[in-house]
Amino acid sequence: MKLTSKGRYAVMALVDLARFNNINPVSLRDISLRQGISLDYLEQIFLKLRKKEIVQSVRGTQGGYILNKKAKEIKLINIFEAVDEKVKTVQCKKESKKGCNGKAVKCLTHNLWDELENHINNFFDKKSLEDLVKDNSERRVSNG
Amino acid sequence: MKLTSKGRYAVMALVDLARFNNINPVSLRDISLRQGISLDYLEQIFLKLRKKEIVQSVRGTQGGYILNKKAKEIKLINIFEAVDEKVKTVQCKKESKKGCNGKAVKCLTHNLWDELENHINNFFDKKSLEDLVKDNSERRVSNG
DNA sequence: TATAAACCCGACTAAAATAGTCAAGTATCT
DNA sequence: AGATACTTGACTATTTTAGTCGGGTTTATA
Repeated sequence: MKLTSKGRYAVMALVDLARFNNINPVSLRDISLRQGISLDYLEQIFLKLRKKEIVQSVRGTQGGYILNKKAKEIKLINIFEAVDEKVKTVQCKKESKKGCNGKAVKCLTHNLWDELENHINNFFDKKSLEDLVKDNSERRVSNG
Repeated sequence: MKLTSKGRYAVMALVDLARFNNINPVSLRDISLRQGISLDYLEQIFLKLRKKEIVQSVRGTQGGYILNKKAKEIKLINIFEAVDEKVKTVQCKKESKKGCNGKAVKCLTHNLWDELENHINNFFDKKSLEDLVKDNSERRVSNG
């Protein structure tokens, strides 16, 4: 059970963006350098973030990206969904009338995995980008 | 972020085993048939479960596996650990004095992933095999 | 108006992980 | 003796991941 780089990078990049989100857009090149993430990969990620209206792009020289909503309103779950980082605990489709593995009944542990999914998504639902930025600046202060 | 089959199968198989865990050992063949899991794969999984002393094996005809502890005492976290289904949210080693990605400081989101890991492991810590067996038999009754 | 910075986008690919399979055992019951 | 069932290591196809690459388009500015 592991978090993929895509999801991690998306969050890292957005925290970075949120911190420098003044009037000027932030270029992916800067984020790439600061966070040590491949520029090409970042572009793929931001394409998705833009399509889900989490960020806005500014083209041309001096261009870059800006947040499209307030940091408070951007939850982790939105970010993960945007980059297709879903929490998947079961193979079987929830919608299907049939049970798991094509059997007539739900597998013995179906409810468990549903619970787990909810448990994790609940965490993602509560955390906002603002929380992360705050947490980070507080830590910086307290660490000297 | 997804749960692998190995972890899922391990839990499914153990719930199955716990339900039929009377005096007689349960053969992997039976579990394989009931749960629709490849016998060869089950053998791999039970090898690990046995090494971690979650189950005990009985060789020969009429052999199989039995639980090595009370269902109440077997937590999900033990099962997952046994089959190497770890929760991994960060690439960076926790032990290293250095920060993430070889940088001098922790990445902006390091604490977040730690929190997430704890959140998930907390769930696994609380659930026991007994809980799952109970939950299942209750559901069967209420569903008719 | 040329140039460079930066976003836009699809296609490709190497490496790793996953989810098994296969083969050749050993132990035990009947 | 034969069947059942655990034991173990090696192998492999498939899928996913984590990118790379190449060619665009847009826009500020010198």
